[in-house]
Amino acid sequence: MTLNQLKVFVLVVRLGSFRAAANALGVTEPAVSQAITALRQSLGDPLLSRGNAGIDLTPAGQRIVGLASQMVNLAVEAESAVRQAQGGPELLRVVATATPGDAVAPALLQAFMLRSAQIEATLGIATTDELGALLAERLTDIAIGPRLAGTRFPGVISDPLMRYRLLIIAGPTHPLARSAGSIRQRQLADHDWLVDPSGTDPLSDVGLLLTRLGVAAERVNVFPNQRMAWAAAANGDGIAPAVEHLLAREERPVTVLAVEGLPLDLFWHINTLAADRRTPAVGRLLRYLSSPDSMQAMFRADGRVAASKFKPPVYVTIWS
Amino acid sequence: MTLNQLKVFVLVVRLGSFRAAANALGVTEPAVSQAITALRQSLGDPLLSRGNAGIDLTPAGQRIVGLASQMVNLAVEAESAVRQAQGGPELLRVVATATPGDAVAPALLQAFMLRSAQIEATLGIATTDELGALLAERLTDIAIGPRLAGTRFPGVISDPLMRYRLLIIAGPTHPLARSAGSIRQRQLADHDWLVDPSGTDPLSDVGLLLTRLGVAAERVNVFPNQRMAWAAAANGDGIAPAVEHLLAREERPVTVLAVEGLPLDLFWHINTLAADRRTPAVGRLLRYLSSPDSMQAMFRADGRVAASKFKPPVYVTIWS
DNA sequence: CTTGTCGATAAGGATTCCCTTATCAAGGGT
DNA sequence: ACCCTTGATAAGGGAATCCTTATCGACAAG
Repeated sequence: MTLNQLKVFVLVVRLGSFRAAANALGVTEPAVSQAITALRQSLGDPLLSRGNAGIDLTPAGQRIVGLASQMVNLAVEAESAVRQAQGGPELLRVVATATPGDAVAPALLQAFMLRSAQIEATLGIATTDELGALLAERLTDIAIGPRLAGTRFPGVISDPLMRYRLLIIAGPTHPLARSAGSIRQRQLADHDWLVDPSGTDPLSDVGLLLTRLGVAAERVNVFPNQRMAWAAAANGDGIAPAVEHLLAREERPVTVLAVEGLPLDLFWHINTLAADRRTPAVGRLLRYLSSPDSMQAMFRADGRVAASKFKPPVYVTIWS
Repeated sequence: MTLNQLKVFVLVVRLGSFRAAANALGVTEPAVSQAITALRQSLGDPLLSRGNAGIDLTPAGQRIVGLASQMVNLAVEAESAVRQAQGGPELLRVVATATPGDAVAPALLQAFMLRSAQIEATLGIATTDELGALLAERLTDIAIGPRLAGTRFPGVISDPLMRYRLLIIAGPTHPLARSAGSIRQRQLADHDWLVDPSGTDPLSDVGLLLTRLGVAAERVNVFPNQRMAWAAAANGDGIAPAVEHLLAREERPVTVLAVEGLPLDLFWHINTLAADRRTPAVGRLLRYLSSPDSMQAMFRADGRVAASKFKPPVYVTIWS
């Protein structure tokens, strides 16, 4: 029974599949499978089996998962306790979904680090699916994305981070850009889409939109970030979802499509553990968020923060 | 940071020295030293240093020790939870100091296992020093020996197990056996002593007696158990401490010395964790102890229980 | 029936863990 | 000054851990 094995086990249970856990941990699936096998062997119980709705826990597995979670949590706590006792910089691990992680989180963290001395931040990108589990297992301190509170993660608290408007753009030469009048939503499924990685995250706002419109996977082209998707859109390669206030900084000419029901008014939330389970740095960031300074930083964001600001950057998920 | 390393660390802190921890774990001192070194390296902090009164904890070490203890405890709890969920036999780990561990614990456990189905017991021998730490770290469920409650182990509860009388015997041919009248205690220091391993445990009743009488270490001969020490005494090799009610079963003729202030009225205690941290089996054993059945078993004890009843026997300490 | 997906498993390799014996350096005690 | 205890360290070996790539069987959806 290793702490690592326990961490893997808990993550498998929380995410409901071996592959999801492997992704979240940045390893291959057999690595997870073997860790579970080793844990099974050392405890003498199958712990979990493949059921219809994801994963079924054996009675022993059910009892273990809470204990295992506590142990993993304590391990993280121990490490941060040592760091703090040494007067070292506090560690703030932030994970975000693709769009806010690319657009606003870097600027926000950079501004926060300027105001708060002795903070070392890391930023990772994960799918919506993973946010809750990462938070619950203290693999991250803060998860930026959709609202998680009220879902199956009880200990999580969600606060609105910022409001944003999601709309759809195309290059000036694109047929839809030149059509007069309002565009029906169902027309959009027949075009090529140019999206950032959240297009492959079915629970993200963009992913939900694509699903609702019935866009086929073949029509979705994934770019490393929204700016590159927009560049392709400006080139006339297709249509792209865009965050309104980020669009203002775009230099290349694009047209906002007048689609019925758009733009969408949406929120990014900042998800943390309950106050008594937070690190001090998290509390400070939350307080900082209520300052006008932080709002400016986020709106000014152009995603051009040097990657070296966040070392080591923990890219939780390898987008596939 | 390994669970094993954490266990070693906590034991070092609780016992106050590397060697003591090594003994309690049944390994050599470098093994402990290396485990600590590895933990130090992985946490980036010395954690503890050698101070005047045993061991000094660094600030980081102070914060870690509680967390580490919790993790070790949870690990044990997890294992027993699995065992219980599987309907397997409950595990009852008992540690005792040498004299009760040899004389009454085997008979008591044997009788208890007869009454309670589905209990698997292991019996180990440790020094008085180690009992509290072993209990606090859940390396054992029950510690039989002196009263521990009220010492530096707060979570420990002590109940009197049985009263016994400690006296001193010699062979019929021994000079002291043939002297008429009362013997002064200070005379005893000048004779050879034949003791069971608790003679090397300075905090055991026998050890305390030897210290109080000022017996030199060279005069103390250690035997594997009291019966063998008595046999040597019957042979005229020296004098030996003895538990009165066990003496009744001795076949070879020995003489009880009429020493002033003896026999000593003493107690063996049964030490456990508080009720909410006990395993169910411990509670059942404690209830069993209030039955007349258990008292009979202990008084009838002659130490002749087949060792195979307690497999694997965990001999915590290697007597040196 | 084919196609994915999911988990288990094999094989191989790098690393870490854990234990041993033997030897050192530093302090404390008498 | 000497001895003795204590913890650190070296050297060596066996086992476990953890990761990879490749393959296999089971099973549900098309």
